[in-house]
Amino acid sequence: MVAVTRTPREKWIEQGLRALAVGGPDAVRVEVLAKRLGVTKGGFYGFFADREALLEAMLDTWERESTDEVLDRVESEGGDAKTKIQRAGVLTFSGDRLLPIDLAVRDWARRDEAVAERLRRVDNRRMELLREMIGTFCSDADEVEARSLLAFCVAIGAHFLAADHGDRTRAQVLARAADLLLDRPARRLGTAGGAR
Amino acid sequence: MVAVTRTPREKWIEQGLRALAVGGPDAVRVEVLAKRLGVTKGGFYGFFADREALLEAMLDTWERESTDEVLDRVESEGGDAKTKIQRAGVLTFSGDRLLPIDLAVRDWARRDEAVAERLRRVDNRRMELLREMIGTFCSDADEVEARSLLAFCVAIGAHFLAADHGDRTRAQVLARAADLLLDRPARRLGTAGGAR
DNA sequence: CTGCTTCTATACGGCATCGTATACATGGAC
DNA sequence: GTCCATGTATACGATGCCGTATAGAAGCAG
Repeated sequence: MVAVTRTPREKWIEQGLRALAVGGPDAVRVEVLAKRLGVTKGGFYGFFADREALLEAMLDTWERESTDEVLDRVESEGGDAKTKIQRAGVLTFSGDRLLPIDLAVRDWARRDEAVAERLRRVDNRRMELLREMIGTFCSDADEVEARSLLAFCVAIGAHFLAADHGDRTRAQVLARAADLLLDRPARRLGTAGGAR
Repeated sequence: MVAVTRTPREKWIEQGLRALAVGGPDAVRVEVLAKRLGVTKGGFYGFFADREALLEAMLDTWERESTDEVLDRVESEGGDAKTKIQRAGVLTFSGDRLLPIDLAVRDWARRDEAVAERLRRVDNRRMELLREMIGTFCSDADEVEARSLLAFCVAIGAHFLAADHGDRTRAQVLARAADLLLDRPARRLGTAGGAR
């Protein structure tokens, strides 16, 4: 037993996820990661059979971090439905770490069935939270599902959309959209055109 | 002037877009496209200075096809707001051609500012249509913007989302979501939980 | 100190791809 | 028929990356 692992498995995964976030799976190159870590690829093949194994390990890490860890925190910190949903959104889709990885994985899933399967697991857990929360103020199950899908789509789609909003900021428009989806229909959308 | 161009510029662009749609910009490799076209890369460099020039030309083609051509058809075929929006959606996001290219460009735009700029132009034109159509039944400008963003996000986001919906199909949930966004608020969302 | 384990550096062969150079084919122009 | 333009095939050197092999440093056990 010994030896200070200067570049342990986790470092490779971490750097791999960073590369994935920025340039997609094609940007995850063993020798490039090595250079960024200040070493050569010498040690890499001690931890991973090949590049493919690193990609798997990266996905394992991402899956764990974006479900268990996020959902645990959401539950433990309490609050009402809208608060919890927005906290889940903040934990997952803010910060420079999880968000870009999430987006990269989504694109990746379009061309890799195994990745799509993982994403399905992750997304289903997130949808479950949305349904539960939205179900607290909306009784029509079909509408709960529709609102949940809309909320999820906007959380993702906003980052893939490049449109401007004139005088408004994206954040302002998103806040209004959140009102439409996450406030009680009876109060919020009762009058045509809405009142603010 | 002469010569039957067996593999004209357009063929390279077309095949390039196909590769982009399936595998992202990294999958657009000159020699690979050549093989798919049944030729070698010999003629390629007569049309394009380099690989980069092909990518530019591909984006030019995509930009034109997904704005002018789609919007022309939407306008020329008439209908009410909901119909037009849905037709624009169908023209852009159905079929195997434009949709996967669109999604690939969105991911590409995350890491290439020039691509992001093109996407901004395209998305702004689409948003303009949404605003106009939704404005026909909703008078609050802030709400029009929010509904437009939601509609756009769901059109994109639905393709990046892997969640299931229990007994419902994705199409059913989307239809209900479209009702929420595109029907007059006064009639559609007047009662909590909605009635169907 | 010696030996062992654990990571690291270096060198290698192989493959895919780029962009260039050059010679071959083909079909009108004349 | 000859010439020329336009594509095309082929070959080349350069680069970047993969995965393997092998030897070197570095730290603890004894």
